[in-house]
Amino acid sequence: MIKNVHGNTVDHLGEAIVSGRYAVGASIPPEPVLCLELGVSRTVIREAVKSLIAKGLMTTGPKVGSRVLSDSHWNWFDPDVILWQSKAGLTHEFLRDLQDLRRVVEPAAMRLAAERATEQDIAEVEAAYSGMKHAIEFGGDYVTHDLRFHQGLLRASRNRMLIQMSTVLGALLRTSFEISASKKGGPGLSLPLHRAVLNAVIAHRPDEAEAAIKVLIDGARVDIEKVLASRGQLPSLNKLAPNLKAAS
Amino acid sequence: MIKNVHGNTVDHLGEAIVSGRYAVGASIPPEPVLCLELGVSRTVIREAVKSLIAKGLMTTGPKVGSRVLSDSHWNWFDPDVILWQSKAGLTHEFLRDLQDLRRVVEPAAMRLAAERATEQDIAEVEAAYSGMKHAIEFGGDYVTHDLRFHQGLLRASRNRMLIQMSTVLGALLRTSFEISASKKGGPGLSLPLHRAVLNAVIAHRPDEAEAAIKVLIDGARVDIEKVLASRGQLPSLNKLAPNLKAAS
DNA sequence: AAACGTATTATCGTCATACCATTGGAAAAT
DNA sequence: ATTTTCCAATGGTATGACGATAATACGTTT
Repeated sequence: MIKNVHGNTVDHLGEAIVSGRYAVGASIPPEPVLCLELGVSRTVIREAVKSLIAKGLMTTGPKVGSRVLSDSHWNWFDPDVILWQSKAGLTHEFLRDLQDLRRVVEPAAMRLAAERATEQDIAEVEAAYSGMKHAIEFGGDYVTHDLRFHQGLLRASRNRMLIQMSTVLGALLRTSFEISASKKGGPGLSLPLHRAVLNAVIAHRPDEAEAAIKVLIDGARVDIEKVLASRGQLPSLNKLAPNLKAAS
Repeated sequence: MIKNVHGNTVDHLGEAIVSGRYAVGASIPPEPVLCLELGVSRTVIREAVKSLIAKGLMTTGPKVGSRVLSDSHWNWFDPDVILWQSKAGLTHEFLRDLQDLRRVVEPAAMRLAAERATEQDIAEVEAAYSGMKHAIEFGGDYVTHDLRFHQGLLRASRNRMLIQMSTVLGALLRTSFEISASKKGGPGLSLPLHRAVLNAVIAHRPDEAEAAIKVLIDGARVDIEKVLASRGQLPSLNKLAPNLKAAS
């Protein structure tokens, strides 16, 4: 998992910020200090900081140092930010925000997908569905295919902003799966629900597609809320989902 | 409008990419060449490129150079990207995507706002409303207050991801205003519609709030679609909205 | 004593140079 | 024709120097 010096540095600092190791509003150590701590040159530190600034995590200025911005400034649709937050542990707020988002975005996206999906969009989603089915019958990686299923449908909405949400929604889907997998029926029950969504999209029936995805979402919602109510701090997705690809 | 060397360089390159002056998939000039063209040191070029990479506009690699990524990779919720796109001229696709997004997000956000808005949230929106009213009666800057109105309500949804969309939706609101302002009744007609939304939120009536905002959105929708059908290329928002603040 | 202006200084911003690392493509060998 | 080898273009990293800025401390004036 050894990338390059820059990427590692960005990850290191990004994780530290998102996880709260550097408090909001506080200054992170000056550049020379970070050079010693991380064992890299000032060049790398500076370029890493620029990347974090671009993602809305911090600001800098002479004499003032590099200050951590409040999470209302983070770029919550940035894959790296989502990755860092997932690794740091999913907080209640984060899951609640994600849940809101999913209930808003996915139904609407399914409507659009039912109107705009191309042959190729459908083909990709079908492939993902086959993967899910196969994973259930013969064992295998269900989550990956489940994600591809949902991301494929998002992409079929043909809206760049909606598509971009697939990354952040992915974090919720993983959590949702982790929970439902530890239950009785697990994936087996949700498979026909997925099929219903896909069929509605193929048939170009927006209303049906929206209704079908809502059933799916509500199923996940109650599970997650049960967990939200019980546990105080939620687990990191580190072990189960290390297959997140980071940029740069 | 002179910021700093880094910010200027990022803007220059970002605009060039978003406006299509550097074609997608193509390589931008090598670092030494850019140094000469822009008259800055390689340090600045590199840090600027890192910022653009962080926003999903490009990738780099030895020998391969710095390549422009397709717009499906861009961070469409990044304020800078939105700014650059607005300055480059609003394309049909961009406006369509924004329109989809608004119709999805704002109604849902109004529901949440009606449930979660705090006293202070309301106060801010009220202030914005007063500003709008004042601008109509005595003349003045209507758009700014209109934006603050909508952003305030987004913020009242208390959802970080929804809140972040206020930046991108702002681009649509500006366009929408520009069009409606050039018409007969103009802002005067929409003022009571805004009032209705705010009242519903204050009264904690999600259904009413959602219905009210939909009226507002539909009004803007028909206007924009009329323009979308007529003009081929839409104007940049450069002159009317230079008051966008960019990061870094 | 309080308010204001000035100097200090910590820290980031920019520049310049050198060398390393990676990789695509050309050249050479099979 | 295919594979292998090598080279060179380009970004990646390191280092050192100096400029620019703004928070802090200090001194002057009222």
